[in-house]
Amino acid sequence: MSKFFVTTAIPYVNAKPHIGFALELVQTDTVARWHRSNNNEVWFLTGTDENALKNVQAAEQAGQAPADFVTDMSQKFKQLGGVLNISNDDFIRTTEDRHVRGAKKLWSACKGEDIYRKAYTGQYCVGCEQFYTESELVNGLCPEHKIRPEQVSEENYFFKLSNYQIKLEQLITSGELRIIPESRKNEMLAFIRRGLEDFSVSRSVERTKGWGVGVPGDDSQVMYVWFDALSNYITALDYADNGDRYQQFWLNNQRRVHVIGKGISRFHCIYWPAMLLSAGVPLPTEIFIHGYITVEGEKISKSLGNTVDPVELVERYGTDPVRYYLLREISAYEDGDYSEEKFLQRYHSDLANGLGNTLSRVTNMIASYSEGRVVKQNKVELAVEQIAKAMADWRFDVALTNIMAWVKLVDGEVEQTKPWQLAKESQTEELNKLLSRWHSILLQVGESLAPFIPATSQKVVAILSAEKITKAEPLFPRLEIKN
RNA sequence: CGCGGGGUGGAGAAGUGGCAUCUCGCCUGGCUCAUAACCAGGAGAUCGUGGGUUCAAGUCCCACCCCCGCAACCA
Repeated sequence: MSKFFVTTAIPYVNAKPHIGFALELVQTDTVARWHRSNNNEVWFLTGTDENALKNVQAAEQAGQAPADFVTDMSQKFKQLGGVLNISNDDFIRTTEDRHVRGAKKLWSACKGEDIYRKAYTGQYCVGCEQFYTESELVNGLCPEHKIRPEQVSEENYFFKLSNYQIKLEQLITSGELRIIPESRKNEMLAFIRRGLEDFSVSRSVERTKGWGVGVPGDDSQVMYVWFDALSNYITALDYADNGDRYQQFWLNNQRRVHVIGKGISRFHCIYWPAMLLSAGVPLPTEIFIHGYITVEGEKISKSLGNTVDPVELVERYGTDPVRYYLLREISAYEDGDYSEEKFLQRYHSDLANGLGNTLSRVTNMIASYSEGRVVKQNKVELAVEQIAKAMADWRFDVALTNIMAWVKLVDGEVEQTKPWQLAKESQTEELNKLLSRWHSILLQVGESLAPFIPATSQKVVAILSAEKITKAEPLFPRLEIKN
């Protein structure tokens, strides 16, 4: 029995979750369930990043104290997990004590020479209360407030990323730190080879209004939010106290896996491993990077107002259809698109007319031609190794295509063998043989779907395992197409 | 000379050297067990453009055109 530790990124909670994070949750959940069903000991972690300065700003706008604000928002992310039937074992909030202590421990564990003080000078917009890089400015003006930012200088701590350039390149090239897909790996290597600059890892207490994790031994500074946020992956395992879980799932484990979105790959593939190297802590072994979801072909943005609320989506269509869409329609390696039209198409062709209808027709035939009983035959051998291969490659879409092909197989065979005629002609033996065969295939379809659409999987298995099989009610009723 | 991704039948996608695949739509036929579902056949693609390598290229190489992201302290 091998172990498998898997995490999602922890989103910052300045707004309620959108469909992009739902994708990440569902993908990670599917991988976690897949490994559990293969008898691995799995620990699946998700949570929320609550120390960002942006949260303080969002709280002010909402007229709430930061602590209350992040608690409310964090709740929304937790609820999303419930709504999507996510099987996480733990949920960490970076305002928790175990995290704060762990983040400080990690900071202190870093080599002394790697964290140093330096004056940081940047373009600071008073309106936004944040620094901008030259490239972010539009004609030298803040893109938000259209005013010229002030040149501000303050002392911060910096992390000596340049110390780890060669080591990081070697780790990624050798595959010791595996980055999936290949294209992202190349992107990271190209970035490293261009030369790594040190980055600041703290902010002044004044600017953050005291929000955040304090820098050990320096009351005037709090940690830069990324330094603290990244450490959640080990602080949740009780790194602070060197707990059992940390020993079991981080130190003595071959699979330490992060699932993230493409926008934050640099932090996870470069900053985070460098921090761990400095602190003498083992690195993650794999980082899987998914793409972004566009909506009707457009980038999701609040100003466009095209955000899709995953909770609403589930309320309208149900958990499993949403999970199915995210896993089947969105290519795991690249950007994918969500649109109502595509959703309905996928729903009808694969779930209603495919799986649901086929289950109805087969169960109905078993009920009416053989009184609900299936003469047990040998299990039909299906090519399950293709699914295993797809899952090893993180190709959820391919895995599901393979499973759904079995449903099509049954439909084709029913058509060809015309069981309703066999029934009229009382060819019971032939009929029973066929019914048993289809029963076996659909049962395996049901079982195979467990990591992807768990509730549906359970239903299918239950229906087919009944003492006396009755005609299945539509699993996925056809939906009104509204125009 | 910044980096990366993409350009495949009407639409959306799969496909990294060997008869161009799937879903939707369209046409014709079949079936009646099933959720107006299912099955078979068909029309429809110069696989962005131009070169090259090869017995063989959507797939490898070169050049170019178009679209989309990213460009360090920002999910």
